[in-house]
Amino acid sequence: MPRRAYRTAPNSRHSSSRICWERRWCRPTTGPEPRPTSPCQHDGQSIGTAQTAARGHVMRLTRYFLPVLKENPAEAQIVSHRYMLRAGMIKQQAAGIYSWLPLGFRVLRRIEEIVHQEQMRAGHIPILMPTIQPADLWQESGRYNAYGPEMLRIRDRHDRDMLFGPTNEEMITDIFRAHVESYKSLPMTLYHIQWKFRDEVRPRFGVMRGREFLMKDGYNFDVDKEAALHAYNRHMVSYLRTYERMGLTAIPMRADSGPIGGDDTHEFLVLASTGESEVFFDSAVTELKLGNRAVDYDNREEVAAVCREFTTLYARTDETHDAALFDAIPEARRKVARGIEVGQIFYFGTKYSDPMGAVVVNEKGERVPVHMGSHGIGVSRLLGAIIEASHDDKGIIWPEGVTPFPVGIVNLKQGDSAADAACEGLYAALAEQGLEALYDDREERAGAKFATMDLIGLPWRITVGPRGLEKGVVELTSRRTGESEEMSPAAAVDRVARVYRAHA
RNA sequence: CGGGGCGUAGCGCAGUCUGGUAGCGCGACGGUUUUGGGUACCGUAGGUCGCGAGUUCGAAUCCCGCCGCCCCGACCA
Repeated sequence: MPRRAYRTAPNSRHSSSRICWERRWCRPTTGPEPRPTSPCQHDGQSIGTAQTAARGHVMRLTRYFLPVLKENPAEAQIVSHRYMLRAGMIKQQAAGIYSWLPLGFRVLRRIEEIVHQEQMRAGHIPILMPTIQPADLWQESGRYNAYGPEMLRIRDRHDRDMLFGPTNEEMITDIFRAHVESYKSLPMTLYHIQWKFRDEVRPRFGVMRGREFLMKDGYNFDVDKEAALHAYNRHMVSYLRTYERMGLTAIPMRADSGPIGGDDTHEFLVLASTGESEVFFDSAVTELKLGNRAVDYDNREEVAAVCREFTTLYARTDETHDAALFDAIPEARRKVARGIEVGQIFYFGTKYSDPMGAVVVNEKGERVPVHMGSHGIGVSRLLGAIIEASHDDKGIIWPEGVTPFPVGIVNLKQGDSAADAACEGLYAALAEQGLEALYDDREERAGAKFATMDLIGLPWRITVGPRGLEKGVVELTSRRTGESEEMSPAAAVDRVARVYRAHA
């Protein structure tokens, strides 16, 4: 597959004043082109969504594949798992292994896209390593025997030992040592978003703890510890921005190093009652926001200052909890809760570069092992975490940043020529704004359509019916607040477009 | 890996104890009706009862073996 320029960098043409809701399809993907019959037109000035509509690719529910369930599947215990099954986002194929159906796939791709954008904004370089790895590399690092039955070991037809990768430190180190010789090539951070496999004894909670999972993992290579710690800080800031764009408050917490080992590590936790970790924190930490502030990722002091801002207040998991420090927090701000881990960053120095011979020549002409760290974001797990953090008793409430469709159109009287025409008009007008709506054109009663929209959680709904059209109005409803407002179709389009401009 | 539970139609379940030609609700499909928060009625389709081997005239049901899935704990992104 030829390498195309990556088109979704934050400052590319896609970030013009118009919103290209389909730009998620515009980049090289990790698999086959999702829609090979309609090649992406979005690689330049021509924002393609309106053309998509003109080509007849209207997202009509009657032509889509959205197998929603009215009842809760028995196997799902937690709310995110239940809603992902009920909203037709995933289908379980084996314990901890899922197929991604269209709605779930769209969100997965959207989350992936945000991760890519923020990584590249920080200057990190995307690559793609394989899912299957030779065992040799792991024997070299000494982890082949150290890793337990969690690692899925495979033997190929030539009786060679292979494995389905649970992580990629060895492989990235191998790539690095093959091609990089000098400190002049540094700093360098390579990352990829790829499927991993860990043969958990007991997978559960749907995609929150599957065996197969999609993860972004990145690895920095630096000439000394100071430079590597800047890479660590840079990752922390990029992660803060990544999670905020997904509508999450993810708190960096000092953590144990765990099996990857190393000196410094923080986990990012999303607060949710179903979280696997107990967390202790100063409630003021949840008020911190990175927002849209400009951070120069090459400026060590500026990046470090942001990290200090976000890590000075007390916030720790039970592994590193210090009761004395915790008790020093004013009582009103002392919080104990549960959290879902959605990412982790490590600095581990020369742990892999030393045994595997990843060395560069420094300014003094000495051969020194590079200082490394690794940095992960649980991409598939994030869907579960976002739903845990954003739902009500009717269904999911997607944050605008990750929603599968920006807006839904509900036609209350299918077959009524005025209502049908108004819906088509709204769809086209939204497409003009780069917004791909989901149009519920089923022959269903209002209640059924509303219930489906509430379940799948699109943040905005435009309701069109003969009664309103007589007065020249449609209804715009916020999923989050439940508030509805009547306005002209043009005003509704304008309002929704303005909301999404902030998330472009 | 210890402990517990469950596999019967797409989903949720009854039937198993006490063996006798497989049921209910939802969903799907076709109609009638209805139409601003899962409308009502009529009809239709859909199941090797997880798999294998036994006992029996006869097994979803009893016996043996296996597989899968879920929950609690330990473990983990």
